[in-house]
Amino acid sequence: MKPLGKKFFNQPAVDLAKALLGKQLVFGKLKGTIVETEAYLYKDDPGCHASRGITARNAPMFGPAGHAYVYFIYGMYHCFNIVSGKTGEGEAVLIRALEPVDGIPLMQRRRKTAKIENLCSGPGKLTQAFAITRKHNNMSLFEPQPGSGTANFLQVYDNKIKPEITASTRIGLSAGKELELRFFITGNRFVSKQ
DNA sequence: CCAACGATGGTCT
DNA sequence: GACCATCGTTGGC
Repeated sequence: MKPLGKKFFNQPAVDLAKALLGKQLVFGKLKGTIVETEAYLYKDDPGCHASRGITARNAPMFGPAGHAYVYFIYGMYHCFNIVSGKTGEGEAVLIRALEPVDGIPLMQRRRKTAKIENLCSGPGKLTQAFAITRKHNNMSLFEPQPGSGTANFLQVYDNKIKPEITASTRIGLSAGKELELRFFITGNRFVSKQ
């Protein structure tokens, strides 16, 4: 399978959130299938970080699609998003859960558990398992950082899967909680919550 | 099984 | 000073 290019990411957040399901997130020797996502929109979405305009934290959301937006939450965890849409709009897709595929022993060490279902079944868990931090904020997923080669290069690989998708409201929000912008592979046991 | 709660620090008002 | 796109633990049944 091949890494997805710039064009794939350049679609509206809802479309990208659905299109990412079944694709594989690859980071060095680590690989996982994306099974749960959430869309954060540039318009009429009070739950979106970008909804009140550009700030130091959310600036990557206003940048080009296919770049990472990584932020620190609850003093402890990181959340990993992929910027979508058109440059300047301010929208992104939160990666909420992966089904572990390769590099499971390393994930188990980082997560301090042997249970496969508990390695990447939540946004804070998968960033721990993959060691994604603010260092990766604003990095491109479709071309390596100038100078650093393929090290630290997060990529999304195509996968010939057309999963059945279930939609629901997003998790953990106080604003915009009624919008059905969470998507997951129907019945998958690695999603954060049915 | 599940609901409640505390940890912990960056960001924004 | 309040809030937060979370998670592991605790204590109930």
